[in-house]
Amino acid sequence: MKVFNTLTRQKEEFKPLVPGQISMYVCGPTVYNYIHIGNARSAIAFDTIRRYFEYKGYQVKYVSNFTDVDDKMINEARAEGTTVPELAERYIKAFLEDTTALNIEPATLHPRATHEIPAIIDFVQNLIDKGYAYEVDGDVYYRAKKFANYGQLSDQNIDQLEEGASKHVNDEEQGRKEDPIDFALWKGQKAPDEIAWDSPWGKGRPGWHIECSVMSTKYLGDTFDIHGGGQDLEFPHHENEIAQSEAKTGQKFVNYWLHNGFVTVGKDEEKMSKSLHNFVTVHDILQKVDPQVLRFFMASVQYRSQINYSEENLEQAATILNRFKNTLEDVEGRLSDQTASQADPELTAALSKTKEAFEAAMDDDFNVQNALTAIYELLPVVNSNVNSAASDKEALKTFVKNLKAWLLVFGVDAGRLVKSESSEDDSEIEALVAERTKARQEKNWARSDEIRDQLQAMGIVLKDTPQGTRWSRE
RNA sequence: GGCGGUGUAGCCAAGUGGUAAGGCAGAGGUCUGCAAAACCUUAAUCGUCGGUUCGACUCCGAUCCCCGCCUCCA
Repeated sequence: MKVFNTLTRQKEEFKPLVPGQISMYVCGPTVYNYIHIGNARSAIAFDTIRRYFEYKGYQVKYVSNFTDVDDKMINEARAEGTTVPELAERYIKAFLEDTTALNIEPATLHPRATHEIPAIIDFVQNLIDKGYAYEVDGDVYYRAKKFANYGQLSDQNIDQLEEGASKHVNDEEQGRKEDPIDFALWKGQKAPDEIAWDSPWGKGRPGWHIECSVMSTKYLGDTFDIHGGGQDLEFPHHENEIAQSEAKTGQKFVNYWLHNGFVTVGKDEEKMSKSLHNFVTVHDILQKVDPQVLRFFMASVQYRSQINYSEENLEQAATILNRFKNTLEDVEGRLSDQTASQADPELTAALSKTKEAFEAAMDDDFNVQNALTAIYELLPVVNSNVNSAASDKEALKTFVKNLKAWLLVFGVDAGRLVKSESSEDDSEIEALVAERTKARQEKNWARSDEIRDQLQAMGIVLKDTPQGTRWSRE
């Protein structure tokens, strides 16, 4: 299979370090608020990728961090009159709730910056010892120009970076650095009430970039397969991770860099961000949108493409999920009726063709659009078989099995889709359906329609088929 | 200014040097007592201007629009 590697800006044949196993690290959120749909997009993009690897039979070790200390955390905690650890606890919990609702698999490991302070200090000290870092008044900075390949990931030219940097100089900090493009590995404590840990350079806390280098190499090794994150992290975050990690280990840090596209909002399709005040949290959306719909919508856009978040696009996703639901229900109905099975070579052929097309599409840098197209083209073949006098029950069973596996790659739980859990009013519904069937036999259409309306008001949808009337919940 | 992405029917969205997949919505039809669901039929010459070619949406050049990164950010 092929993946688009940001490092080389082209699709490359994917080969894991260890056959059958994949190590991947994905930058997680800073936990100072509910996650927004941009965070969700990243989590969903890489969860979908992970699930496809698992579909293919790979064993995936998936590490994703929580940034639980940094300026934003400190500011927010201050604003709320609480502590950084309390803030972190609260929003990590919220993160897990939201991602569970979106059917995102928990990471194999969810390390946290504040739980790795000794390892971070060792890492920084190692960089100082090697001459890649220097201490100034309790801060430690990375000497970017010392790292020969600085800028390789984002194709940035160091000289031009300096120009850019000079426009945004944070005067005070810049004064301490040897060079404007140097970045902080360790930040000295600025105020007595600021959260801090003891270090060889005095009290302080880790810089943002260092935690990812430390945690990824600690849990996945000096070199690992895949590192993911949003496009906005390419520079400087990932650039800096490479510089830190490779300077320390002398090994190639990551073989494949994958970056997901943004979520845009509104008619102007602006990037969603806090500073533009147009961000939407998952927590809020899920008050009114079915989590499966949001999940499917975001998973159905290729990870590198931009997603425009809009009501209309969500509705389209909901419509498609509804088609899957209807087909699954109809198939289940046929599988449980008493008619004889009859082989349908066309359906059998379509099934294997779809499987092939689905996998070929996903093997091509996770081309989810083409993978879905393959499934869409299969539906009419299946539905036609379902509607025929004698269906191919063996083939339909295979279809259900395959569809479930395919939908799971997108994070959609087919079982939840058709959720036919029984409830206390089941017997009442059955009775009404039976009464309606009797009324229909007597051609009492008025009564028949009355019952249907009554059921509809209860959220029950009826389907009259040659094999009898079936009902399901909306 | 540097780097990168994007522009295909109302919307979402594939794709290739040889005459534009698929989905949604819309329209028509079939099935149905009527519905629902399903099935069938149905629409674009691919931002603009040049060039290469027997032939380009796909290659080259120019140009325009939009979006992002270069500063915290998924």
